[in-house]
Amino acid sequence: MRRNEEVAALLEQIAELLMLKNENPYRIRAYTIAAQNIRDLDADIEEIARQGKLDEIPGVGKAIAAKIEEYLRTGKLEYYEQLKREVPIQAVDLLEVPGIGPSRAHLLYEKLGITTIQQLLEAAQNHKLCTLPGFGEKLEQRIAREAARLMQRTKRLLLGVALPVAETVVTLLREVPAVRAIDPAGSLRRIKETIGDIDILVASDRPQEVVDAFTRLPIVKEVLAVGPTRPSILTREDLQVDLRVVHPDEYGSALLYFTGSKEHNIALRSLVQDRGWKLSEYGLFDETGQRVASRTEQEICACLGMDWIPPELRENRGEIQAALEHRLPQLVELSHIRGDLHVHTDWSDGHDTLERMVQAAIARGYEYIVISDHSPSLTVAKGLAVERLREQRRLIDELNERYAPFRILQGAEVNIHPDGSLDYPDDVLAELDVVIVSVHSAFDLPEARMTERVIRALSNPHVDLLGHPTGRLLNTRLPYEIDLDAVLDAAAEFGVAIEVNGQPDRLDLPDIWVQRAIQRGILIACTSDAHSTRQLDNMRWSVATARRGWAEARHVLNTRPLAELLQWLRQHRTAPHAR
DNA sequence: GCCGTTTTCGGCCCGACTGTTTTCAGTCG
Repeated sequence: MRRNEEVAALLEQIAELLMLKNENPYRIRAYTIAAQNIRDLDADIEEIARQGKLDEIPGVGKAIAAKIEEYLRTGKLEYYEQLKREVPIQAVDLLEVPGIGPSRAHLLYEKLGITTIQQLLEAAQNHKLCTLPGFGEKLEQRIAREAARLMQRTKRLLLGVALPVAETVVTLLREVPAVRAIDPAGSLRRIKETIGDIDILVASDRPQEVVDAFTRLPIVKEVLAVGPTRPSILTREDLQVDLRVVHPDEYGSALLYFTGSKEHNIALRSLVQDRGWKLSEYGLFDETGQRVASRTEQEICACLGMDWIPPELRENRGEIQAALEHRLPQLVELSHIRGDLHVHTDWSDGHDTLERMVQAAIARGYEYIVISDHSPSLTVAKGLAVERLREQRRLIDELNERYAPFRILQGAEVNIHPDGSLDYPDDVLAELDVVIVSVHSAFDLPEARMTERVIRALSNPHVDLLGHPTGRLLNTRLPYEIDLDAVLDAAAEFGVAIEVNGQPDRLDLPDIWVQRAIQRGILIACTSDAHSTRQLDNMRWSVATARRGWAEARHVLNTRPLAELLQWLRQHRTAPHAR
């Protein structure tokens, strides 16, 4: 089992504790960077440790290498235990309160013994905070406000909720004459799975007109701030949207800056700095302080001799180096998708009829669709008994005649039992065109058993696709305990494709793992997992997640035309499955 | 704590805002 994640989490905890100690910020950053690099590592950290090559990992020097080595060998790290004795670890929660950083958090627990947000709120309400140096009345009020808001915590927004709101704003504002250019920025533009704030950037030389138009949009429920260039509103859905207006001459540098990620920006500026230049939201400046580029992102990248980096890749996971070497991936696009491989109908828990799903797929320009209703043991979803499955096949045959050349394939989303056996017998699986297997029960098995369970399922030669491999539900349910590296190794061995489920609260397989799957030569299946015609549009989120995992069209099974898909299905089922 | 074809020491991304100050520290994105 890979322990990279475990080590990364440990280093991150150390970074947080050091923050509370108000340590040297660069030392803290060193731990954060080391953690990130270890998390993104392809290789197994234990293997690297065995070879004595820990300090060859970027961001890992002698000191951190020794700590990792100790931890892997003994399962404990004395330095970390020591830190925990010195600093109350619960107090890291305080860092989540806007307005409280390392220094103030340190002061709060040191002077007032505050370690929780609840205590913080009470202290603020009792005017204890303004007794501290550097704290005044306004800060106390702000902290009270923010702490109260955090107590009834608003979860991070799902991409599938935030992006449509942002796009509405963009569409409406684009009509305003003073708006020269407009884009969503931040994690939204990077199409991250969850979004903190909705940030939108506008280029205009008449900012006041833009601000006026923005604060008067029909979707506005409340205007929160009306700065000359930074207004903020609350929509009717209670989502906060922040707008920034910049001069058109600085739009490119501002967009680059406001898109982030923070790690990407730091790495990029570091590179620029190495050349004696400077990069900020106002532009790219040479050694004499002369601005050499700022109007567009492309212009700035060109000045740096690098290719323009799609926002989805801007996470400082090697994209800057790739852009410099002109070897960025040609990312898959929604328009490459030829069909949907995972769709439900009202035969099980879908809302629309099979025929309506077919019509909706045709309306989206697809060549094919895989009907994949649930298997019998998922009774809550009206899973199909074998007889019903065969009945459905007759309907599909009939519809295939009527809608040719569009092709309906019969699949099923087959439950993986806790022991790894499947919910239909092999002869029934053999009748299906596409077999997706998924875990829908016994989520709490220990990691070893869960891993074994899924791998056993994949070893069945009828299985084509593994559905939502981690089982996570964003904001609701953690991924189940599973050794995904071992699962991906098995998928590669058995030639099984892996789903990137496009339901906005799944996005499963997650982006980082998409990249790892591709590196193993595994095919990705972008799917909507639609339970209604409208949800066929979930494909967009699936493709977005695949893009964040560096997927190109050739890595995605359903960018293939029907004939090639059928060929893959045939060939892969007859491939040897000895194990 | 990491890092290095001008460096093994002295840097480490950049600019703005806020509030508490009276020139700046802390925080944020």
